[in-house]
Amino acid sequence: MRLTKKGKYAVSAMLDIASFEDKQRSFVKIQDISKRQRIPNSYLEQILRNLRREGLLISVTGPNGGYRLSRKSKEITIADIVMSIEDRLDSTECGGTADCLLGEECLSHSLWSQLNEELESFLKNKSLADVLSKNKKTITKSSSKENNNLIAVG
Amino acid sequence: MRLTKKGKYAVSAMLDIASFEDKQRSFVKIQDISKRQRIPNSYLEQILRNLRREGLLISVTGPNGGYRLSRKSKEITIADIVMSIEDRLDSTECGGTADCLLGEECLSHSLWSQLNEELESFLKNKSLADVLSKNKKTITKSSSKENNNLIAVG
DNA sequence: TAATTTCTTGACAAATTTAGTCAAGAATAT
DNA sequence: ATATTCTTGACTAAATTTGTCAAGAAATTA
Repeated sequence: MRLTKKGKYAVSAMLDIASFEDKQRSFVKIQDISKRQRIPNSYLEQILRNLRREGLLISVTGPNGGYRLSRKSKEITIADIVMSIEDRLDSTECGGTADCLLGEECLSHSLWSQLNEELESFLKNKSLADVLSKNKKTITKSSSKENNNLIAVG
Repeated sequence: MRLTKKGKYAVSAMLDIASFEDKQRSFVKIQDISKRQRIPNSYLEQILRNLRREGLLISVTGPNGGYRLSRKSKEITIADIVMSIEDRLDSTECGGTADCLLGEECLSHSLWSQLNEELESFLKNKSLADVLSKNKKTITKSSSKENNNLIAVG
């Protein structure tokens, strides 16, 4: 299981673009996103490329060009984004077929399947709009608690 | 976010050991686990070493030696295991402190925090015993559905 | 048309992580 | 003593992630 920096960058970039949704006909430039979200410019190119290919973004070249969402921010889920980017979904042995141990189902198979479902439904139920609106409310300089996350997301 | 093969191996090994819980005073050998779960022997050594250090296993050297659980299988959670093994919890930028963008909280921060919590509570609520008992019931040659998992766990 | 802006593409390279190996040693039982 | 089994640390290879770069194409404006 794996959710990398690349995936996180993708989500940040999409949120950035989504936050300009209201401004009609305005396109957001790679450079600007790169600066605001602190994502290496050329890496970001690569990432937006994927998101465009998957139909999540629309792009226009030339002056005043850039990117904007292909659908409303309410209609793009975090799962959509992550799935576009993280192609390395590492489904070796157990991957869905349940024949992990040469035909036998390994002891932990159903555990991982459930975990997958859990994650999937979580990410499918969050739209860009959801995340943005939650953000506006939570400016409470949130908990500076210890970082003892089980699985942290850089 | 990252849950690697190593972590998966660890869980499989623990489940294997747990399945011998009833047999009093019996210790499970690395070699046997390695064969049954198809985990490279020397890699497994390294993994069990960690699990022992974290107090999840008890070991005995010499003939008839091996490993057994330090607590009842009901009292060891999958989270315990994963946390012992996956030290690479990759908490770079955002890691808990919420100052991802040089002091500012990045747009996706709360999203990832929530995801962490979600995963964590899932894994904390599953004991080895839980997984084993579920396994006994579900010998229904489970769904051979497509592998379109969002985040697969090899 | 020329110049400028901005995305597009593919190939490449460095850094990091994961996965796995090995050999020498220590502990225990018979 | 000897055989068995864990213990340790250091090492290596493969894979993945994280980038970089340069040449090009499309659109706008003058």
